[in-house]
Amino acid sequence: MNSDAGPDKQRQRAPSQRSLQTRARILDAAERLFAERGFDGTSMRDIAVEAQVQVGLVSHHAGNKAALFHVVVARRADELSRRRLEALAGRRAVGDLDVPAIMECFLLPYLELARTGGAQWMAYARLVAYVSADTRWRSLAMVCFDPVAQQFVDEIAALYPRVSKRRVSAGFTYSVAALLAQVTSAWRIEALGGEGPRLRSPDDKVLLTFCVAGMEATLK
Amino acid sequence: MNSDAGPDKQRQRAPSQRSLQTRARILDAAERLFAERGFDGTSMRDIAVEAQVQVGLVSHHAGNKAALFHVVVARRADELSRRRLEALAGRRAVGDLDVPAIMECFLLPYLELARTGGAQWMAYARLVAYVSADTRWRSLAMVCFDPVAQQFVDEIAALYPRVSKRRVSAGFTYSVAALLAQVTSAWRIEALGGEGPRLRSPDDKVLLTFCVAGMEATLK
DNA sequence: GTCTATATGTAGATAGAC
DNA sequence: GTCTATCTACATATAGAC
Repeated sequence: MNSDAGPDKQRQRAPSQRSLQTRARILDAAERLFAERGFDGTSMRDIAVEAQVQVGLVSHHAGNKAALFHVVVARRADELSRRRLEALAGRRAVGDLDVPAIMECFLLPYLELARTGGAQWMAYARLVAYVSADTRWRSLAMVCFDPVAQQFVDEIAALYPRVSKRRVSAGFTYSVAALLAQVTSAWRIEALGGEGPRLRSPDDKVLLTFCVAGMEATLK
Repeated sequence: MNSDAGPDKQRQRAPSQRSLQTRARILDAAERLFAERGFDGTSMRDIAVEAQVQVGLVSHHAGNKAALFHVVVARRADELSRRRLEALAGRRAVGDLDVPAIMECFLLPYLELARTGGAQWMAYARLVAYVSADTRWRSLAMVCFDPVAQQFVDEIAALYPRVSKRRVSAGFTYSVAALLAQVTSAWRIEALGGEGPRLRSPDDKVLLTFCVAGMEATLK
């Protein structure tokens, strides 16, 4: 009967460790499936099965499907934004904020997470690609990605005050697309590249070279 | 009243003008909706409503949903491939096949169609983005897009025999991603670009500059 | 919090009348 | 070829027992 022994429990509180684990399992499962099959290709039942919980629990913990998608996308976007802005602040402190440095601060954090952060960070590129391609998620993209992107665009634009900011914005958007392609279309790079898998410098460096050169040419 | 006057009609033949129109309307409607909402976000019923035909007719003319998607994607891919290869052949005939020229032959045909070919050609970029992001359509992408892409990669690789083909393939894949972003993320370029919509040179030229410079840097 | 059961709607595909 | 009607399966969401 809800004995009040122990620390005072407020009503509605005490998420309980099990509850938190369930919620985490649901979020992780949803993330995997959304990244793999997109929003419409994933059912709440799929998520429940993947998370090994009952169907009703998904609704209970997440509210509804759209809210779940939102949480899944935002969770990693926040972490990624934090790292990017930290990198930028670090470089600014040292004082060398040229275009290559700024592009590195944006591109490298994700590339590193995709390489060493586990399968979910790699799959996240696909999730972002879904969000970017679908007009219905535009507002979600604007909330999750654009504020940080704007800071980077502004940073570069400040270095080139005589260049139209729209050119900077274009070059930056192309770079983001290339970054996503690096992960989501790795199979295609390999397929078109033929022959040997050996590549002197790691692929990440190739991407950086491409984006920096493209951006610098765009600024001329 | 379908009088049989005219050329001999074989059994099973004679698609009849009305039938052809119906089929075309279904394909067009499917194309619009697939591009807008993706494969899973579009139902056969949605397509029937958009095409202003009965639900059963969609199945009748298209077979099933996946086959319909396949046809929709391949239809424009073929047309686009034709134009790209024509452009390449034209340049080869003149004899100036450097990297900028090759990239132009790949990028410009679609940019021109997106600008002047009607709303459906613009929407096609979104459709291709869907296909590229979704692993389930990988084989479709390989059939529709990769053969021509391979020719372009080979063309560039032939100019730089000492450069790993995988670098060429990477630069090319980034360029394709940037091309798609030019169309599907135009809103973002504008949002991040702020201020005035005036841009001295058309956006298409910016994209070309970006991709050519990126590719050339990748080849060094 | 968790689970069972179910309400309500829609999915893709097809059978058969015209 | 076209259209109506329907089959079967699965969707999201919720109500109520434990």
